[in-house]
Amino acid sequence: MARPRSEDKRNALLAAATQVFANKGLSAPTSAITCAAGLAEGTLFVYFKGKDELINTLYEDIKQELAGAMLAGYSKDAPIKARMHHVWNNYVEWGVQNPDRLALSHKIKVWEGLKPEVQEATMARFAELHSLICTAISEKFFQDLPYEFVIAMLSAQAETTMQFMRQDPSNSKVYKEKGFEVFWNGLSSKS
Amino acid sequence: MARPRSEDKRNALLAAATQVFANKGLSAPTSAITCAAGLAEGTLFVYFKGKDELINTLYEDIKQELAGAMLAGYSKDAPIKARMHHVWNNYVEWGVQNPDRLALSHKIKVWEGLKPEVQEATMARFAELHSLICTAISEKFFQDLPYEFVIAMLSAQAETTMQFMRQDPSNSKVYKEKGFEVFWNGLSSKS
Amino acid sequence: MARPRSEDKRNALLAAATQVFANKGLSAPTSAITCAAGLAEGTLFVYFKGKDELINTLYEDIKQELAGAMLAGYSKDAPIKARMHHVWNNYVEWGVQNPDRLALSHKIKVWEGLKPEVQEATMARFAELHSLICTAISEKFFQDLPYEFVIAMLSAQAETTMQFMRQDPSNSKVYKEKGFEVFWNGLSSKS
Amino acid sequence: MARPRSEDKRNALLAAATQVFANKGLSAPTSAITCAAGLAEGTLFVYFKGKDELINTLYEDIKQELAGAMLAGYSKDAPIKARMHHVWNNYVEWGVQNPDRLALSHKIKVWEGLKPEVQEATMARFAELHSLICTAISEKFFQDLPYEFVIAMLSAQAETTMQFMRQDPSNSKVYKEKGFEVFWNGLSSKS
DNA sequence: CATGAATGAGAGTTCATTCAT
DNA sequence: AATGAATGAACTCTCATTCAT
Repeated sequence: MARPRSEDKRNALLAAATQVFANKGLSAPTSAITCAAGLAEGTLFVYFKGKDELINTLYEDIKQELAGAMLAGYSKDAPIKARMHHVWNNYVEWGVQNPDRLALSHKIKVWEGLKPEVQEATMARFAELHSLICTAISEKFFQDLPYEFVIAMLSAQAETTMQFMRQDPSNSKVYKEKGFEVFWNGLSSKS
Repeated sequence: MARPRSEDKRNALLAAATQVFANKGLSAPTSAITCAAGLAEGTLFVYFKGKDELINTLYEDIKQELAGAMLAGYSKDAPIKARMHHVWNNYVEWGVQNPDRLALSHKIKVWEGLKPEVQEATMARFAELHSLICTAISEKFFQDLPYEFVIAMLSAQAETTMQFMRQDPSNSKVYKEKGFEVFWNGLSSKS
Repeated sequence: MARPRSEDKRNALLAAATQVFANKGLSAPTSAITCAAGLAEGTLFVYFKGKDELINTLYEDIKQELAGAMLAGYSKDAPIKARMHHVWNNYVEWGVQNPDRLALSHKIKVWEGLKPEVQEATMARFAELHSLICTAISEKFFQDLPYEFVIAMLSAQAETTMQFMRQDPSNSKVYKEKGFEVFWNGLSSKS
Repeated sequence: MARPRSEDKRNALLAAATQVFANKGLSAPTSAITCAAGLAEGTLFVYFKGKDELINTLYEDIKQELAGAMLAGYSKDAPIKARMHHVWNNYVEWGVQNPDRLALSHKIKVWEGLKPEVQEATMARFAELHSLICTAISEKFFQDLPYEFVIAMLSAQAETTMQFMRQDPSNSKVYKEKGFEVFWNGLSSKS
């Protein structure tokens, strides 16, 4: 009974928040978000306990989507390098197609209100990637380094690559390929 | 306004701002900074036009210091790889020794108030590094890639490396060396 | 140096708060107070940490004034009953002349934000009254009852008396005298 | 709007409101009340026009209950003093057994939203007490004072007495008796 | 009737900035 | 120059009330 809580409105708020925060920074007023979502100011607080919870939710949401995107079309049977390349391509393509979400994830990553629990929970979303990299290391494709280090390098290099793909779309494919080579050769054990 | 008298106070403000912003984020009140600097609230506005100018100045300041630190003991006569290694070492060591300034630079980088002119001006500080990388590319040490891309990769990888050096100080040296290898081999043209 | 904090403004805020709270209740907005005081909204927070502190301060202030008023012209040499009568008169006269402060004190007394420490601190202001009543009890003028009970009765009866003095000013004196008699005879041991 | 169906729900709301308001003050949100009553937020407005009406109703309700309690077992044939003593005992016992309702009545008494008509209507509930006191005055048991004054004194003294009975339950009976004596002797004409 | 999502005015409080001292 | 009181716009969040379901 009574009006049910609308998934549409929740999504509208998350979408509006993404846009507003990406453009104006996390200090943008919540009213800018509800306004962009076409809702009343108070409605935000029906769906989220407060601004902080909204931002944390947004971070989880973005990272979850990213984790999903990275594994789209992923085949466990393919050889290691092919799998890695596939993930790399999915990753950077997602980044290029979702500039707002990407930019926002960077802002939230260095935001002081990000809850450690959320930080950790998002890590867990990347279990498949984790396992892929562990295999690459244990099968001597990669040098003997902690997998966290490898993941961090992958991420850092992919983010840099995306940036150039967006800046210079005509060479998008070149950056994508070259970026992967830099990653693969850099970590490779056959130096 | 003429150059203010006390360089000491200006420096105290910059130092206090670094600490406060690094810990509490850029939304920390200016009063927290003047308080940490042992000065009155209004004094900040004698030395800086406003909070935005302070942050922009801080960014320039950090980047300038970093640029200087990277070139300490740099010799133009050494071979390319040695020079690159030297710069790498200086870079990551600076990052490990200046965690606050490092963290703050990340925050300012994604801050919406960072002026493009400042962004560009800091680039200019790295002219020597720029020229080193251009040489490395033209002399075929590195693959044929835009030097901005190479710099960005260097930066991304070095920042990742610093992070692990700080997290796990007992393996600091290992990360430092491995990180450089990853960088060098990744970009290297002899794959 | 700099503008000194003005005792005048602090007093203006306390006076405005008294009037506003007495008329509109403790839920009146702080802006109504600063407006009545002819100051900016933010100024209230220069002088008081928040609304709660303002109200607690106000309570202390009122009770302190009352304690002082009760002892005006008090002589330790007079006989017990005369001293008590003197205090009674001062008490009810203060109440009649300060209806806003009286009304406000009643509101704050049942307010959930009143800090126990403040509650206790105000008690201490009535040390002289306390000692007078203790003497009256120990010298058998009053029945053998806890002095807190006697004070509470005195207060309750005086407050009731004030109410009628204000309602019906032409009989003000009658109520004042009769009220004291009711108090004295009620507690008296020679029943 | 026709009389709503469920008297149970109305009572649940009044009971919940008593508890919530007594503990958190009249500024407690209506949602806290409906929640405590196990009902939906909107339901409160089916039974009461608004928060103000609820509080006014509550006041009437409490006072009505008190008036009833005071007269329980009352006999018009008993002598004046016995009747008065009976009423006094009923009064203070009700107060001790209903601390929430007592506390709440104090809060509403100084509340700015209490409607004068409600204030007056509650007075009428005490007609029997009124008549008892008028008789006591006209038959010279009490001094020649307006009966409103006597009632106010009775109330003030009884409330004070209850407070001590609750604070120090082991001496509950003593306070009850002594309190009555203070009242009776204070007002008595044979001073 | 009962529900609870939706509303939006209004609350207390913060804070960058100004300016009297 | 240095100070810090003064300012008031702007912020996040609350909540009584309405109304679609």
